[in-house]
Amino acid sequence: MSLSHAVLTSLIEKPSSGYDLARRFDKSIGYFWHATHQQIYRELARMEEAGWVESVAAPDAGNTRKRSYRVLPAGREELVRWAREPSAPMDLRDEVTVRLRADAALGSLGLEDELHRRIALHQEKLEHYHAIEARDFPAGKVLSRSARIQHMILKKGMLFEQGSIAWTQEMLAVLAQA
Amino acid sequence: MSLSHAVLTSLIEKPSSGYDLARRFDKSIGYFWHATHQQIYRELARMEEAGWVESVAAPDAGNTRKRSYRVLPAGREELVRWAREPSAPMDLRDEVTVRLRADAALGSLGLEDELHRRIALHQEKLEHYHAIEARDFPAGKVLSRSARIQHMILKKGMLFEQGSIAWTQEMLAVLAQA
DNA sequence: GAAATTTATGCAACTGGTTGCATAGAGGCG
DNA sequence: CGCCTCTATGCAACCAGTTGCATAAATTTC
Repeated sequence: MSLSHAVLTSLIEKPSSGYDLARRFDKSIGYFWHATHQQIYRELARMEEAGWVESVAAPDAGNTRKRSYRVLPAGREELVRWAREPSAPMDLRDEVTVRLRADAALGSLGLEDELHRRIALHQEKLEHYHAIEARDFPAGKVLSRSARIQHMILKKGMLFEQGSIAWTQEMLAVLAQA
Repeated sequence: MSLSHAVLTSLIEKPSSGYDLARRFDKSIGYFWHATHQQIYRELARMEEAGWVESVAAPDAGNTRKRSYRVLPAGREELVRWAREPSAPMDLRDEVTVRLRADAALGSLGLEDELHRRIALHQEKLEHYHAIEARDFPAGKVLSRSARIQHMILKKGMLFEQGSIAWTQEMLAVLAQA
């Protein structure tokens, strides 16, 4: 929901083509908000229609159809308006909890492998976040307001991964009990 | 995604009508996996079609259309099959992170009130979870395997709310810096 | 120079989730 | 009795997200 505003934010940070946006959504932002290229092209078309963004043939387009998008004043106003709106906290919809509930109801299904796999995935992400932190927010460096906020957003991801690892290990201990 | 299996799990725990399921999804389970009555009725119809569940006029139906659903062997087998499948970890798609990113890009938008509101919501949920814990998993009581798993699932919610409160407070401190 | 891969955009179909509305019996209230 | 609320189910329309496919130029590889 409101993918358009996530795209808008990303575009304000840096004017880009749809393709570049899709790649950025696969990296930094996308760790928190995934979107396919299809969704992004659709949103860009809608926002251009609405006058929130405009596009020009990209400077490095050559003979391709590549277009560069940037945010117009109406888009900026819309983003401000939206950002001040109250919003619902995220939900905890994780499939593995339902699987564990099924295990509790049906008897031991052997979900240990899956939990170990999860731990490895969380650890991988955590290391990736640590690498980003070391690169963009090194200890001791004075950071701008914007950078401090970005750093906190990254920390949220790190806290989540750490918490998931600890919880999953405790869950494994429970499953290991006779 | 795979709401059907969440419903199936809930039905194995206790055969119910669509209405009762919808209410349960508004309580215990629903804190982790929300669903509207529409979704639930649709899933029940599909699963009956597929032979995973069967329904009979509910014992307390009187002259109403109320029907009670229970899981058939095919549904139980399907649930076992599904529970053993690997699955993707949840994503962190929280609107407030995007709003904060917009604040970082656009300048101070005054999101403090929203963050305070969030903290209050998290605290409310946390207290609710604590109440459930005190009622269902009192300290010192010997718990069945199933109860220990349910307890861990509840703890996941508690950890998440605690983490969110701590993080949001730290975020407020960052926003308060000149 | 032909073939494969990467960059870049887009259509069409499908699936899942949400919203608004409709129906209808049960039980309480004045 | 007429009205209201709660229980209980469901249709229809819509919106968001996903998947598969198609196109086409640029770049890399053999």
